[in-house]
Amino acid sequence: MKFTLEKRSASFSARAGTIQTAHGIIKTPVFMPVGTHATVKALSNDELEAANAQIILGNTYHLYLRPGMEVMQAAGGLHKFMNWNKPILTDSGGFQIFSLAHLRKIEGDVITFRSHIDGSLHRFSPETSMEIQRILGSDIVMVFDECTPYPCDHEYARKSLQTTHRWEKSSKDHFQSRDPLYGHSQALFAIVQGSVYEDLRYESVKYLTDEGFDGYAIGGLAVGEPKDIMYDLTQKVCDKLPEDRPRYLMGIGKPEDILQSIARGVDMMDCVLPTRNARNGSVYTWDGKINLKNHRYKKDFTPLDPECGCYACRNHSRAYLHHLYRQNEILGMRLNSMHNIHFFLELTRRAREALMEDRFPEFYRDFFTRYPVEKDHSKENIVHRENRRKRHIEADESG
RNA sequence: GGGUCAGUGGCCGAGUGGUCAAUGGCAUCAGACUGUAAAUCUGACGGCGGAAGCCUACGGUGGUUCAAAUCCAUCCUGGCCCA
Repeated sequence: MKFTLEKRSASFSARAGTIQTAHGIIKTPVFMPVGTHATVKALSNDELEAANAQIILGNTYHLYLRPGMEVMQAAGGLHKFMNWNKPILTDSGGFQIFSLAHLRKIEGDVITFRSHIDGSLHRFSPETSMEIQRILGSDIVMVFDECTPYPCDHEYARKSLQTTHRWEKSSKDHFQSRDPLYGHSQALFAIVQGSVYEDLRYESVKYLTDEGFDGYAIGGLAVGEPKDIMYDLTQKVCDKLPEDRPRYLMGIGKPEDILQSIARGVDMMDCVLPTRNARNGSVYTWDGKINLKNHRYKKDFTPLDPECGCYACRNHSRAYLHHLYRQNEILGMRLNSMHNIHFFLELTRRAREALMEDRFPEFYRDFFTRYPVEKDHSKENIVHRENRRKRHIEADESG
């Protein structure tokens, strides 16, 4: 893998570059659609390519459980399995340790996990995660980490960071001790943790850059902390990261977060929001998010976004999409997903274009002049997440 | 004509003397969703009021009772059975 820095904004930390991988070049800044189960939900590869997707994500934990490694190995890796011939980045399963916390037990460097599907016991370690990602054959492999929750006191964050660093070192050692399985090279990215604590974040950057990785991710953000903290830490961490390596802000975000992150020096982002919200009836436009299920769209025969060139906008009206959503028709979810993915990719594409043409500040300003930034729901989201978790547990217990 | 069962808020449906403006579900109206246990979750949902509260409501009417969606009488409407 090779990262080339092509352009730097004069007044922002934003930058444009390219990442050469075994499956092609990625132009950054880039948004990466999430395809947890070897599918970007509701979209075919053709549709992803029509939206100009350059790279997609897969998930170690989920693909390990289903379809399982035997299948993946027999298929010849994730690219062949899903017939996606462009770059793939796989998450290490670290996020699932956080989001499925009640099903796990951490003992030293081994995590005992109960499958959320059938309750079966599994043992995970940095080594396991690397082996799985070798079998998946992703172009970019993520180290195994712990994503700290929020709120999280300094002492917990410090201990968690120690563990995470140890795991990252083991990940690297194990990764380097094995060869790729399918004849193409794989890159390994580290993940900066440290919760909301500046000192820990700096310590993490220092440790990981001393160790040396192909790229650096920022993890553990957008887990419920206030927005200003998230933006501030993104800026501070990016400022300390080496210029000649790609930076990946994990799990971010809303359109405004994506642009704010790019402005702070982030090259790569991913988020489930465009696909999940599409299925739940929310779509994004240059004038803000719209909730398609609202009564006001019942007779709105304009496209979602008149400027958008996606299939849904070229062919259908808000009224039609409103109808499909309310009928719970599967096409509605597909069209909304096509649109949202197109929008997120177009946002990063335009940001890159502006950077290359030395007009990023204008682009940034124009975007925020027009796009109404959503209220910060970070506090409620903690409660929501907790409620949902409880419901899942109750559902498990009742059968 | 006789018998019998039933009529509950926009719909379906629980409740069978007070804790009932009345469980649920659907529909409706909003909101949320950030490395996907997510085609999911949350809230509102008779009227007026900021609230305490007041008013109107469980087919109609009239009763019993301190108190009725719930008991009694009668009428109306519908299902089923018998003639």
